[in-house]
Amino acid sequence: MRDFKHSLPMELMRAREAAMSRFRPLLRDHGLTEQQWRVIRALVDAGGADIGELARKSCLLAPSLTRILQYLESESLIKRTQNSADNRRVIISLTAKGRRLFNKIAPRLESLYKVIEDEFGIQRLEALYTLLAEFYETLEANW
Amino acid sequence: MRDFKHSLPMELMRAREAAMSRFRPLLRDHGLTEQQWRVIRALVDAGGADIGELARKSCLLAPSLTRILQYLESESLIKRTQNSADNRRVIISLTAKGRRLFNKIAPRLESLYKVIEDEFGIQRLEALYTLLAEFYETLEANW
DNA sequence: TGCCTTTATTTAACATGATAAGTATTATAG
DNA sequence: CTATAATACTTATCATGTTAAATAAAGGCA
Repeated sequence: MRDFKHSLPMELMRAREAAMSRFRPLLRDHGLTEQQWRVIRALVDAGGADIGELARKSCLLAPSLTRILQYLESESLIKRTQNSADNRRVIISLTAKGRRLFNKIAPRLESLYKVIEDEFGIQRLEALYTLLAEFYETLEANW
Repeated sequence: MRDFKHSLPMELMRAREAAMSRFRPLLRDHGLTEQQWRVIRALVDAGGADIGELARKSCLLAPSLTRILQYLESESLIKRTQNSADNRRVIISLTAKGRRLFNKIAPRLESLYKVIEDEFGIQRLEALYTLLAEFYETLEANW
């Protein structure tokens, strides 16, 4: 059997954790978990989305997203709008407070990201992005 | 700001999930979560380890590992031995039952892994491994 | 020896991950 | 139309992730 070290899911996880451990403290200082941040960022990107779309964009399972949205709404960071055409759907969007929080955090995260870019090199980082995207596409396509 | 799609932690997560979604059903059929499997696999690799070592090898935080070991012990898949030289340390090792379970699952997981190898190509997979390891090393070193 | 610090592990508390089941609404076949 | 299936979310349950604090044993030092 392959060496235990040579386990792809583990390597992906370790790399991710190495990066997240640099971002997480900043988010925590603003009272956010990484998942809550993913939702906020997806909403900035989409400018309003139903929950299914939001789940895909933020890579969260629907039950997790349900709980996260309950919290974010209780903090007045997001708001819900009923879709008149389909009453099953709920449209989520950021409040002004949510947008302000995003604007406060985003540039600082970007700075941390640039440090990683400098350390690892943009070329190699791009190569990594490409391989990851190809890997994902390959596995999704053949499934 | 960078496109939301271009978030490294997200890409790492998506790639990992694409792979895990192929392995998870098999583990589930044998009543194991992926984390429980990581512990068992780390024990096969190490042949007995204290909890700190096990946490590093299986990429689990100590509190998670504590709970997982309680479950695995209740299922008689692992056993604890006190370290006489240091009574704080507990040595964990697989039981015969644990080893049998590993031997049953490992080859089937290996088959699933080979499918991915064929789909994505060994060269590209090796390139991905290399980049991931370098990325991890770079970020750990400069921290 | 007695006190203090460090190390190994567990416990606690809250958030999320994963699967299955429930609820409400919309689409569709007959 | 109406029974039925599909869709969009939510709830429930159990396992893990994350951080802080507690516990207990080992080490270092006056």
